[in-house]
Amino acid sequence: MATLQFWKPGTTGPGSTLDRANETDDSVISSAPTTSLSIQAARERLPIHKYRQNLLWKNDSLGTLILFPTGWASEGNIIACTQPRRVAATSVAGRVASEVGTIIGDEVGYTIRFEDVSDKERTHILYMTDGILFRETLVDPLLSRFSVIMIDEAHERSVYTDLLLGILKKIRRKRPSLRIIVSSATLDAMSFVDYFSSGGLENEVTVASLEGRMYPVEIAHLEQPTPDYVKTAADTVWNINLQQSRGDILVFLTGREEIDRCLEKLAERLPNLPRNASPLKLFALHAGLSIQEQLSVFEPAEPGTRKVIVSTNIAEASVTIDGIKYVVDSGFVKVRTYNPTTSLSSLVTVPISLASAIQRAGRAGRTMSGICYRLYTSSNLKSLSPTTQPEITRTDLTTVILQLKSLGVDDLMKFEWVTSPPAESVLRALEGLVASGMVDEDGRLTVVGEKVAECPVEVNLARMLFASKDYKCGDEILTIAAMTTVQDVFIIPDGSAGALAELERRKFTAEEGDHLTLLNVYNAFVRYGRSSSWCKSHALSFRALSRAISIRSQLKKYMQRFDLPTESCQGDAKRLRQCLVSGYWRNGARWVADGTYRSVRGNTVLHVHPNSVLFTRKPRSGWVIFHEMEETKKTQIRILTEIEPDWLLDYGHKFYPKHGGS
DNA sequence: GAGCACTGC
Repeated sequence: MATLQFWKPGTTGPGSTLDRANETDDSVISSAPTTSLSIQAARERLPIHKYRQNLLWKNDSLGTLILFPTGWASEGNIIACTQPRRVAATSVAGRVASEVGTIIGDEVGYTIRFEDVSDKERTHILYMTDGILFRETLVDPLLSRFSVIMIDEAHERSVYTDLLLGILKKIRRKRPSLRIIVSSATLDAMSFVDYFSSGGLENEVTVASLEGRMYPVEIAHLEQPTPDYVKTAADTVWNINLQQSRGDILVFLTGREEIDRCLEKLAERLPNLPRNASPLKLFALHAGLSIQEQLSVFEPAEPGTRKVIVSTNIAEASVTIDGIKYVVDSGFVKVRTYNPTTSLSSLVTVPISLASAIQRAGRAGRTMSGICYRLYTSSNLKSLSPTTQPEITRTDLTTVILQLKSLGVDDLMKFEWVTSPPAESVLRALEGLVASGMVDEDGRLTVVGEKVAECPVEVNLARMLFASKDYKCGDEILTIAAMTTVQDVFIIPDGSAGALAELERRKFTAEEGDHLTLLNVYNAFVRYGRSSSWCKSHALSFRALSRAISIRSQLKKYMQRFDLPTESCQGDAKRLRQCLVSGYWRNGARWVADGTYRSVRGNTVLHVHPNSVLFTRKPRSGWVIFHEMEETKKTQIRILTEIEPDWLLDYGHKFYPKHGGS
């Protein structure tokens, strides 16, 4: 077994202890506090914090900032507090309700998609996801029912956080009475200060940067970089178990494959564990697992044993596990990036940001003091970028721009982005919106564009919902739209269980392709009583299918609002496929003899994703449309349906001749 | 012939 050379925790080697003051700008960020921050402390550390007598800041025991309003909400106005994730919105609302001494949904409530636990008359503090608040701006552009808006976890820089900040800056000019509070946990608090200052809003917007309660965490870096961090992670876990006192271990790797490999290495060694060492209980943690599998991670380890949780980034912010004393950080993460030139998105493994490194280390100090082993050197640490690139700079902007236009932001170059997306992404999205009839040649929203902007699915799918009126297949298109929106409907485990799952999947196969196969799965799920055991026996994800049910019913309400019929096509698959083409006509592809496809736009070589029912089969017509295209080792297309090529012409003439077919 | 970080409306 390799001997790993770490700088010993607690010694004074370079980067040997978690010294936040060295890693961050301590004029903005507090050093790791072990007691609750007082108002005074917050004021001292925040350059433009504006303190109001009638507002009390409190840092609760779980480290989340809680606002206790005593004046601002008294005129019947509401304080909104946004969170990037649904679980955070609901759980923080619950804690605040109990601190205030009311039941949830009364004075304190929350609103997330599919769930509104608030009272129109009585709720004064409303927790919501940032996506929900952004959507509300489409209906009420000045957000007039709110007197205070607090954007929490702003450092995560989700697309909706960035959009909200931009909109709030605009609203603030028209509604000077609106109080805005931006709460950010890490290094870039200063960038929010700069952002609002540049519009003359300094001293009017509060930027708060508060750390949660944390125990000290010692940091150890590798002395030499490792060529194989998966193996090094396994070695490190092994050494911790032999050398360090009791306490569970959390390992950060980038994806399922690495996690399985690391766990295999550890499992192989378990028989050689010395008799006096603690037995290890091994767990994987990633989003692809079932709910039960994820929950098993939270069960306390049996006395005398040690839990090892090998996880993706899900454990960095979304999931919190108590009892972790040791963190092993690979220093890498997978991020989605988008290339506007090729319209392709891809997942790439990149070094984490400094903010992530600090966040991961902090996972060792939530319930006791701990140690973080970084599988990179302290000089590697210095080369990390301070924060993760905001999502808005690396995503397809089609929906974003449609929604901004609906808000009256016609000149996208004049919109005050916190961070501007690449101009090419903006142009590519605009081009797509013009081609699909959402935006006219002058850049203004069309009538259908107005309606589609309100629809909570991507533009292609919304177009299909509208077209379903002509093809008389609203019922089926609703289901297909919901099913393509949820991911991971089919559970394909590793090894022999995977082959069995494959067989189960074939039972739902439709000749015409994946869209109709998904329709079959949904209908069977409903027919068999939406049962989770039925899902399990057919290798389907109960979570994904339940979500599809919710999305479908939300979309159905939307269709009814716009007088779109939801009649069934009565098994007429041809009509249904023609309707699909109305949404996907830009995603056409032609089969070629080696089993790959060529895109109609650009003639790119496309490979069918192995999950497709057309993976092994040539479509009879030789032509397909596909739901999405992604760059992996190759360019892959997912969710295919066979079509007749002349169906493309009904739409293509609007686009191809004019733009030279590129 | 082979794969999937994480959210959100």
